Amino acid sequence: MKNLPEVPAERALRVIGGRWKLHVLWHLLEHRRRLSELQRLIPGITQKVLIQQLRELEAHGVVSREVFAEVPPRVEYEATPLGLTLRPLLESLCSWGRQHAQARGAR
Amino acid sequence: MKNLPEVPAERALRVIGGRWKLHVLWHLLEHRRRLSELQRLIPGITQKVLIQQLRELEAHGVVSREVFAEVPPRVEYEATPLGLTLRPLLESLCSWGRQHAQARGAR
DNA sequence: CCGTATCCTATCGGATACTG
DNA sequence: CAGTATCCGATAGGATACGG
Repeated sequence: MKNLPEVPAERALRVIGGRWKLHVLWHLLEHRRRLSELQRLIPGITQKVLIQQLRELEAHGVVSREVFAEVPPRVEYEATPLGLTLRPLLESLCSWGRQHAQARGAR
Repeated sequence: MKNLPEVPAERALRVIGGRWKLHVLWHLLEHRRRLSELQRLIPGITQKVLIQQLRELEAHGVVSREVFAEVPPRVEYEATPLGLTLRPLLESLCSWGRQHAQARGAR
């Protein structure tokens, strides 16, 4: 898998910058969740893409994956300690986005 | 030009999420600059792409463009008031990226 | 339930050449 | 100096089908 940029801000963007990563992170920052749960919580995402996004978040150290040897199979994802540090950043993004929408409407 | 997402955090990412936008913004947050100046400050970017990125930043209301009727032509770009509000966000990104690099090395 | 394998499309951004 | 016009390759991600 390709390495992250060295410029810090770009690295941050690369980690959170996928099509659905904010959604995934948001839900995992609340608490650990199963795959099927995430898929239900994020309407419009396909299973394949959801797993892709999770794998990337995992590769970047912000999400971890735990497999339970059960029948039927159960897999849970959760934010790592490093992942948890994203919360204030996501909140800043959110608040800036709101401010922008306020200032510019739908554009 | 396509409208921004309504989910605030995604909207923010869309505005700053181009390949060179962080670089461009960074330089324009210092002070207004000419096109040629930006191109010199951002090695590796082509003129076409630089202009593309600037046009998008303009369309999203964070950068403005001023043309001076001179010979040779002079055009200057600067951060709008809305664009200036990005500074703390960019700093947060930068600091999280550093923290991430610290925790994970080159990965 | 969870995951992989194909296939396919749209979009982005890089290379290059040309114009007022 | 600033900008436009083409062309083009890489890639992200969506649709769908199948497998443990």
